[in-house]
Amino acid sequence: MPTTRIQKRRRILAAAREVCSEKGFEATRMDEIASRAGVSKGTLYNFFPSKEDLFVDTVLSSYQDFDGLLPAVEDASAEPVRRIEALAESLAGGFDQISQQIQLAHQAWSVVLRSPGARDRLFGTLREIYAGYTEGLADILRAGIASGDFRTDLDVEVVTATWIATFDGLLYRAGFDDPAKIQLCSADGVRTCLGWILEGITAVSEATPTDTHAVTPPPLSVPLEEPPT
Amino acid sequence: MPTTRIQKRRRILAAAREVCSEKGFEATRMDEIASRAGVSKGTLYNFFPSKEDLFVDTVLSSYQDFDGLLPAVEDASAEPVRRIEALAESLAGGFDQISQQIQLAHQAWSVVLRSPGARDRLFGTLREIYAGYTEGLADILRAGIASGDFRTDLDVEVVTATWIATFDGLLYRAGFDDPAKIQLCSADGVRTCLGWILEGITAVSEATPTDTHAVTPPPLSVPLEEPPT
Amino acid sequence: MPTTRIQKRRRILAAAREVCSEKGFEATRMDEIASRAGVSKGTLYNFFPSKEDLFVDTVLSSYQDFDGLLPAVEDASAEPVRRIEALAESLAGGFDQISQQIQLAHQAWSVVLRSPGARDRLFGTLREIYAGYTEGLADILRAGIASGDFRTDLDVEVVTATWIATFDGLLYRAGFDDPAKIQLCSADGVRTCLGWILEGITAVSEATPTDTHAVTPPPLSVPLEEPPT
Amino acid sequence: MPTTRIQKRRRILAAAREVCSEKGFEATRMDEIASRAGVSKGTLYNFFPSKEDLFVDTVLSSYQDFDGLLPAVEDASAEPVRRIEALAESLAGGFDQISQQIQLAHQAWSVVLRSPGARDRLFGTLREIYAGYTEGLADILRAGIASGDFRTDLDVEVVTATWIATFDGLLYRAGFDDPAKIQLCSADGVRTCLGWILEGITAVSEATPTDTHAVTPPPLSVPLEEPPT
DNA sequence: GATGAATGAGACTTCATTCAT
DNA sequence: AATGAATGAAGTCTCATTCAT
Repeated sequence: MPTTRIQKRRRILAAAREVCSEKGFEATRMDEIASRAGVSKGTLYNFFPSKEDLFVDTVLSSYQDFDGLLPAVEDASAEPVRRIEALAESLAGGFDQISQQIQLAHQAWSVVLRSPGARDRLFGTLREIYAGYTEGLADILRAGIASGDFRTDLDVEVVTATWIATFDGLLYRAGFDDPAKIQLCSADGVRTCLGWILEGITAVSEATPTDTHAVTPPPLSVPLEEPPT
Repeated sequence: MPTTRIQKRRRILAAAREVCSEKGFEATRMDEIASRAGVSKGTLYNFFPSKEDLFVDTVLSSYQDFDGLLPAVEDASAEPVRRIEALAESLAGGFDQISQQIQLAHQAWSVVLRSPGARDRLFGTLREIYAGYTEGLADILRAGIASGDFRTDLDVEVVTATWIATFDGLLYRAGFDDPAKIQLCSADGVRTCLGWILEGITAVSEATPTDTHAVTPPPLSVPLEEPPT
Repeated sequence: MPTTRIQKRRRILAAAREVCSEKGFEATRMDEIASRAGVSKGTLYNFFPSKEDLFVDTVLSSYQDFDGLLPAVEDASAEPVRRIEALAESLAGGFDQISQQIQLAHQAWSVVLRSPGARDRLFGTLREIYAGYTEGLADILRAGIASGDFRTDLDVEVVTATWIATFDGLLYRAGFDDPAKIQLCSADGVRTCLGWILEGITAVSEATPTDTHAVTPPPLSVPLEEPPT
Repeated sequence: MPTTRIQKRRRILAAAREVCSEKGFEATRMDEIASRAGVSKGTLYNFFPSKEDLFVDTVLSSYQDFDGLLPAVEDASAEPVRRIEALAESLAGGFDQISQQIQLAHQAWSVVLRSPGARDRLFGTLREIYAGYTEGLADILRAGIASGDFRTDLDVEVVTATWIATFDGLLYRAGFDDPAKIQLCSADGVRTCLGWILEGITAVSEATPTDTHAVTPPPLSVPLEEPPT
């Protein structure tokens, strides 16, 4: 019964994710994964050749949870501004969940240092994921530039890298900083920071601002019209 | 001879940093740290109560290397634009070095999950470091806003958080992505991305640009066409 | 096969008893117990959580060897004098064997000082054993008093405590003293000393002495005139 | 200053006795003995060649505390009954103190198993002590027999061994049994049990018993005249 | 395929002892 | 003679992995 086997595999990965998130990879015992998955230790080794392999698959499986995170991005018919806003909202909405699972990713770094095989498999997948993410975001940007919604002078690559880096950086910081004090290390922080970047991306509305500038000397309003870019 | 003792401590920490960076915390053996530091294993335990404590101190000591990284920030008499450019350059210049040592930090996450004491000590110090960094950057921003060099509508907190997150995010990604393909995961990438953010911070030059905007439809895009990248 | 497991446990305890008796608890290495028991070191820890726990069980198991030592005591139908003589003979007969194993017990004292858990388990069992022993002896004494074989003025508790203490004291002394010089530190010594106590217990033969006593007024003092000897 | 040296040695032994009684020999660290004695670890080794030697001396020194315990025994001019009563009272009065220090002695057994030198030194001294004790008690007994205070049919050796064994046995049992339940494991227990033995030693009051014996042929007295020994 | 008892290499840590100062 | 930092041998215990059932 193939279903059983696949389900069993899933149960094992879920158990591994749970325990590793709680205790850390090194402190996690194969025994505990086995018992929490409801299988024997021997069965673990029927599915994964070693603890490290199991861990890499565990980390990778946790990334798959975010596959559905970027659906808005893919609706190419929607307005670019809506699409990118939807993306930002998805990221913000998933922040807390991702934040938890990023712990797993951190631990992968140790594992990777001692297993080149694990390194290649993990990093390869991460690169694919980031490439897809980058490409999706770039698509939106290009669409927006083409439609005139976004500034025409944007370097798509730079904006994309900055956007992704900002999200990752907030995630990273949320790992140790106190959201009560550093309030931007949070889902709302993601909304705010990505929102600010978004302002820098968006084209200034045609007429009006220009007029304003023409009319009023007050440089004060100028900065507002020139978004953060 | 107190010097000897301090120097010995330093040698141990340096050895630990070396080995842990190479092999990872878990794969590192106390024996190897001892022999590479030129002391006996017992001496290790005269200085650090446990492997974990030694590791936390190792990570923290690696952060101290970057204390000198922000000197430009502190020269309050310099022009805000120069100060923030100097900061960006410092970060970019230190990127490769920091990138290596961030491996240590990643490994700390595993350790932290199983030792509340280590967690408090490490996280506490990280928070202080980030607080200082944040405050230094915010000072520059406030000075620039006051001097009219930066836009007056900036939310200092947001800009600071975004700036820091961008740097951290690039650092994080450089851990696994290939700079040959994703060229922004590099010191130059830091320059480019932070530079782009900087553009969004900087006030539009007084009259002229505004005029340009007022008159010619396209020129407007000119400054914009020279994107931060 | 449950038998196997129990047998393995027995083999381990036997090996532990052997080695600990030879070298002492502290000088005994888990490796040696394991190899002498024909199992791996890991298996040792599958059966006993720690070296100390193994030791406590080893000591306790050695006490079980003496369970069969007091059968005569339990044949309540036998004559009290025979029963108590049988008991004395059992103790004397077991002296040399017990004497060896008392070494184990001595060592328990060190262990007990640093492990309250071990203390409770070991002392608890010892108390039970002594309580059973005490009760068995007291039963005989009471039966003998009732039957007129023993003196009626005996304080059962005192006689019991003295009897047991005498045996333990001889055992203790045999640990360091030389039976060649102090000949009573031996199985025969047990026979002699317990025999002497027995004389003090036994009622003087029927008539005659009573008569003697009859001459002197206070019959009350009679028992006192016939000392424990 | 020789005084200083002797005092220092005493301080070390006192510290060792303290710590070993609390934690047990194995759990006792040379560091702690040194610091509690107010000397450096190196100094310890100026006085005692090894931890084991220090321990043996510690145990032996604790026995010296009881040298003054048997003064009454030595006043050969006093009445035998008074002398033996004084001895019993001394032992009872010292019970609690001896009881504590017996812990030290128990631990010596482990040490002795791995160090023949320690064994010889410790056991040799113990034998001397017991020999002196035995001789002192035997003296009293002989004096009492000679004076008619004690029964003439006593086997001095048996009585002495029983007396000593009883005391040691109670001491041993007090190590693990609960005086609240087994009330004879106590100073009073010593009084009671030795008191009972004393009754068996004491000659029946002058005239009457003697008369009795005189009157009644031999048989009756035979068993009595043939003491348990 | 599943199980889980057995394995044993190997790690951290301790601590008696030394010896330069 | 005193000190106490340094030493390093050695021990307990862990746990990933195996394999007979």
